[in-house]
Amino acid sequence: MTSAPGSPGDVLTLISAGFATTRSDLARLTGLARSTIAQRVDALIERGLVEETESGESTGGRPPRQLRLHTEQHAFAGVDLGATHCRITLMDMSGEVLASCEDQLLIGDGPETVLAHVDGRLDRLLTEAGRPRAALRAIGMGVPGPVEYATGRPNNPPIMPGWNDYPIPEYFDGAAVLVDNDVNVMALGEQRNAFADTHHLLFVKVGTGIGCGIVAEGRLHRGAQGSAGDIGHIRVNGHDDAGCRCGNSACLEAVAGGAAVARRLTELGIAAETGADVVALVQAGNTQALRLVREAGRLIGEVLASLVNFFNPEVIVIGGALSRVHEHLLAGIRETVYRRSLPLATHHLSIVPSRMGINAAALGAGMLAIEHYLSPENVNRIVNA
Amino acid sequence: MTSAPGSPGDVLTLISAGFATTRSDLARLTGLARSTIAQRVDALIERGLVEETESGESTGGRPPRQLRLHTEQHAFAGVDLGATHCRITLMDMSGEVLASCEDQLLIGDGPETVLAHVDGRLDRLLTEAGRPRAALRAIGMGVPGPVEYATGRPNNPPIMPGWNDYPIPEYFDGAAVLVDNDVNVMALGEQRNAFADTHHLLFVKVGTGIGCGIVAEGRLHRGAQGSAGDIGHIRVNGHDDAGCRCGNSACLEAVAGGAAVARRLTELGIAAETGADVVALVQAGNTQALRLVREAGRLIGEVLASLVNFFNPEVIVIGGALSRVHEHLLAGIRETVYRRSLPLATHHLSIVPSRMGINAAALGAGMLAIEHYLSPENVNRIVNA
DNA sequence: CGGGGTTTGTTCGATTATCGACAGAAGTCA
DNA sequence: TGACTTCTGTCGATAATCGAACAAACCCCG
Repeated sequence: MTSAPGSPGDVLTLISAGFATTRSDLARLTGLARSTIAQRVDALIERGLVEETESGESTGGRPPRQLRLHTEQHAFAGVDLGATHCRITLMDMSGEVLASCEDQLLIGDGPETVLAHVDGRLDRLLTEAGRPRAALRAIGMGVPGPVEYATGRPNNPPIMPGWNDYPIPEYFDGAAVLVDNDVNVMALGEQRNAFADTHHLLFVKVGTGIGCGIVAEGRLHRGAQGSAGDIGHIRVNGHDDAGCRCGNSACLEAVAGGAAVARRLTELGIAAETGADVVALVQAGNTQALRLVREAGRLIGEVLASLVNFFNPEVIVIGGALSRVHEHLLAGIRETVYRRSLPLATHHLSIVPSRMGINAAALGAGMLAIEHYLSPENVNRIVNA
Repeated sequence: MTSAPGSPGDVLTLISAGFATTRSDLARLTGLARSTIAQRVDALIERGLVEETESGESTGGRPPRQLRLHTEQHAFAGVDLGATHCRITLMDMSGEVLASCEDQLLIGDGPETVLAHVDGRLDRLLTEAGRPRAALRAIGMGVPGPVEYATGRPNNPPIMPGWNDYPIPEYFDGAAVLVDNDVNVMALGEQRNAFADTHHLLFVKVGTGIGCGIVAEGRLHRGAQGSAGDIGHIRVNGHDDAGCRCGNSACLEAVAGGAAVARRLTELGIAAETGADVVALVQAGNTQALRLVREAGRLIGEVLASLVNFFNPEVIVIGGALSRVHEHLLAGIRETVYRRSLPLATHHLSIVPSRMGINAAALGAGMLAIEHYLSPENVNRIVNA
């Protein structure tokens, strides 16, 4: 909205963001004449982007006709690809979930296999939601590795054999495809759905590894090479003996990731292999597991304390497999962050468990798709077409 | 430029950014008709924002008339307030320096005294540059403490007694006043003047304390409370004995700041009090001082290694008093960062000494002022007035 | 129940902004 | 020198926007 805050795209942005629900609102917010707004809205309605609902309540005069996104015609998909799973959520333009599915799927099977599976599931979900394939406008996708966002190509992903430089968007016809790192879309999912008026947010995923998605000024920060948020290999104090798969030692995820906690439990004679095992042990009341999770929280907290000073977020959301036992993890994190960060930065800082849970990634990927489609540039293109 | 990339403000942005130097360029870049562009340019010329210079070189036909910012009519000031100094640079609209000055001045004397000094110096510099006071459009100011940028009020600054919550902008009439933390304006000064096509940059100031300015997507990142970049109190490994003025121990600036290095030299029997003393010793070839500076670089490098993984910058600029002996400081920093950060993040990372040196802050503050004045919104306001 | 006041939606001529074609200006090139 | 190219300014045609006027829908109140 640099200069002419009244193009059809800007009008739609005001509606979709909830700033305006009536033509009067739009006229007031944009400064345009009512007649102009009416024409803009008509165009948006004609293109199937906006619909009128029943009249709103009067404020003393004729009640305004409410406007909102037309949610019947279009569909958007959020795809969450993990190492061993695939979750897809089909959404309407307002972000409401129409249908979703979840499958075990090995990302290591390679792009053709995995994307064929996704494509099939998309068809099934669309049928389930009663919308034709052509209604699918955009697909957002989170993948477990670094991605060059502009092109949608994975960038030397360590756990995605066969995917390096694979042009994912080209696999799908007729829909825009946005591909990003899974932690980024999780961050977006939390921010957009649960922390809408938080503009600076960190999402920390504690699973087998540890990663972080960064929302700055309401937008994802991807960094110069798209590798921002890779906090799993930040060094932590006094653990030089812990070797990491990256070749260094004392990496955060080598001492506080799910796999690392499991290994330590095993060393104590308690069988555990994965983060899920650790969660199960904690839930069963195993005190050693509980202690180690809390200790992992402290280590993560040390790193986060640095990042709080540096980045000054309002909210840190903790997600990932280990966050299922978040009371203990959070206790350790909070303890350290509030001790080690500066008061000015921590005064208004909340550290909270994930609210979207297992759905964060698919929802965030879907938001990526919807926001791409509803961007003023794209809307203007649609309206002028 | 969301929708109508052709308002006078957008046109001026294209000119000031150097993307367009002729009417033809503007027509091509904005997609507007040449006649429309001509009218826009006329308006900008009439308002004294743009001027025509001698014809450019022909590309086979009539040579285009070159356009550029009109630099005669306006003036902008960049003010760098430190604990014990005040530097002011008067600039024209293109960022060219018209005049500058430097004085010893104690920030602790309080806002009235200090700002009166600044005001007087502004008058003198304007006279020197041959411009009336009314030509001064905007003032950018960097101060040594946290600031609420939106209001220009210092926020509990530790070394600015009497300044807390003081409304600095209200002191100056007739000019917009933008106040920010000194490290932020230094970062901006480096990025705009020396690293124009670097969109993600960190500026690290190593002086008595240690701070960091963050440029993300070409804009300053200030964080939720405006305290982003406060890396001086990040904990470093194995120095729990080093107490910091903040109350914690093992803070980066308590072990690697100029004061800390000086103290260690004193402990070794070599008299040193400030960062300047350390610099002098290094320049005199004192090997202990040299060793300690390099060691300080390693400690700073440890922190920066984390931040590189997290933020993924393209360039890290090292400035501040200690950077005068930057060979040794940088050697330590580079050594650690390239060892501890991930290859994807370090592959295209440069760690370089400050290019703007002592002028970075005043220049950056001036850029803050100029960019505020040349923002599309403000230019449209001027043109439509 | 039926005016007066208020807010919203619609229509339509007036105004304004933008476009596109044209002509002139100022250079290059053969 | 004349053909060609590129840039600039002019001007009528076209399109977008505005604003006033009116109709519609609701509230309030007598």
